[in-house]
Amino acid sequence: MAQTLREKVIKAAVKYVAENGPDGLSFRQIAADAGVSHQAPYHHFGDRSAIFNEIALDGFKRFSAAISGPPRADEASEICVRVCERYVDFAIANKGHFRVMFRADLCQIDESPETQKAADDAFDTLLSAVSEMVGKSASIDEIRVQATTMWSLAHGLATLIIDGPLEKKIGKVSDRRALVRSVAQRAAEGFR
Amino acid sequence: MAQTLREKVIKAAVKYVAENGPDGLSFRQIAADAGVSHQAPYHHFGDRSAIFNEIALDGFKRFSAAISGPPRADEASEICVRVCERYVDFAIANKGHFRVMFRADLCQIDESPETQKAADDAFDTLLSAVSEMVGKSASIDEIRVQATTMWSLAHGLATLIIDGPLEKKIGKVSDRRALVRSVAQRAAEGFR
DNA sequence: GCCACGACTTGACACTATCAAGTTTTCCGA
DNA sequence: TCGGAAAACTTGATAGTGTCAAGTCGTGGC
Repeated sequence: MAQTLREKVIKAAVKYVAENGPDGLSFRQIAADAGVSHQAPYHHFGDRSAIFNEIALDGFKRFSAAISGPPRADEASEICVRVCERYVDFAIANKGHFRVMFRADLCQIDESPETQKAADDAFDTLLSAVSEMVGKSASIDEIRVQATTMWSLAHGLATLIIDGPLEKKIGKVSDRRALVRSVAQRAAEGFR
Repeated sequence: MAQTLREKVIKAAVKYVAENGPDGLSFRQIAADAGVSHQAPYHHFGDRSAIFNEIALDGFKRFSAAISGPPRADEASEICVRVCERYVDFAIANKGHFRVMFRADLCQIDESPETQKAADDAFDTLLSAVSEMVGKSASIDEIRVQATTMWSLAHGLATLIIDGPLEKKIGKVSDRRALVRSVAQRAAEGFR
C-alpha cells in the first residue's frame, strides 16, 4: 500500500539527518520533494519539534530492541562488550535517529508522554544489562556507578565515531569493531 | 579599555549557546543587542560558521590548558581520574564552547588551519596523558586502545551530563564529582 | 589636503517556520 | 445514494534568518 505523507516526511527527514546532520533541514524542501504544499507536513505534526519528537520516539524504540538482543552472555565483561558493540552499531546504522535522540534543542521529549516512555524504556534496557552484569549482591550506588560507566563509554564511543574526530585522530583502525571490543573489554575489567 | 565589537559578538554568542544551545542563535539579534546593524558582525567574520570556528578555536585552547594542568599523578588510575574530572569540569565551566567544538555542522574546523592546529594540540594533551599512564613498554595499539577508552569515557560523561539525561536518569547523585571519580576509577582498573 | 582603507550601514534577496484562513477529498451514517 | 462533517491539503501573509552588493563615514598616513 502507498506510503502516507506522514511516513514520507519522517523517512525523508531521517535520511537527510543521516547524511547532513539535523541543522540545515528544511521541511519546506521535504514537502516540495514530496510534491505537496509547504504547509502539508504541519498538518500531521503540530510544529517542527513535533516531527523531531516522532523521530526520537522511533529511535528509542529501535534502540531498546537493538540493545536487548537475544543472546545473553554469562561472563560479566562479555555483557559490557555486547552492550557497547550494540550501542555503537545502533548509532551507525541509525545515524538519522541517533543524532536527534539526544538533542534536547530539537525535540522536547518530556512534552510527549509516549516519547518520554520510550526513552525511559531504552534506559531501562541499559540498566537491566548492568544489573545482570553486576549481580544481586551489589548496592544501589554500585549499580549506579557501573551503569554510568558503561553508558558513558558506549555513548562517548558512538558520538565520537559518528560525528567526532575519533577515527581521524586515532588513525586508521584495521577494524572498528575490534577497537570497540578492545575498549569495552579493557573498561569491563574494572567490573567484578 | 573598551570591548571591540568582535569580542562582544563572540562573548554574546558563547553566552547564548551556554544558556540555550547553539541552534536558535541569531547573529542579527546579537547585533541588535550590541546596538549595531545586522551586517556589522559579518564584517569581522566572513560568515556564520566563521564565528563558530572562532569559538571552537578559543574552546580548544582553553581545553588544552584545562587538561594539562600542573600536578602530575604517579598512580596510573589517578591520571585517568584526573583527566576525566578535568574533562567534565571543562565542559561544565565552558558549556558555550564545548557545545560548539564537536559540532561539525556548525564549524568546519578543517577549513581554518589555526583552529585545526588547536584541535590537534588538544588531542595531543589527551594522548600524552595516556602515554604517561601506560608506560614506555606499551605498543602503539595498546596506547590507541587506552586513549580511545579514556577519551570515550570522558566525552560520554561530559556530553551526557551537559545535554543528556544522565542526571535525570541516574537519580540524584549526592556529589557529581564523586560520581565522576568513581566512574573513572572503576574504568581505570582495566589499565595496568 | 586627500585619499585609501577599515568599520559600519542600508537595502535587497532568497529562504525559513508559523499563523490563519480557504479549498478539496474522503468517508460514514441516515 | 446523498449530504455533511471531518480530515487532508492549499494558498497567502508575516516575521524572522543569513548572505550578497552596494553605499557612507571617520581616521591615519603620505
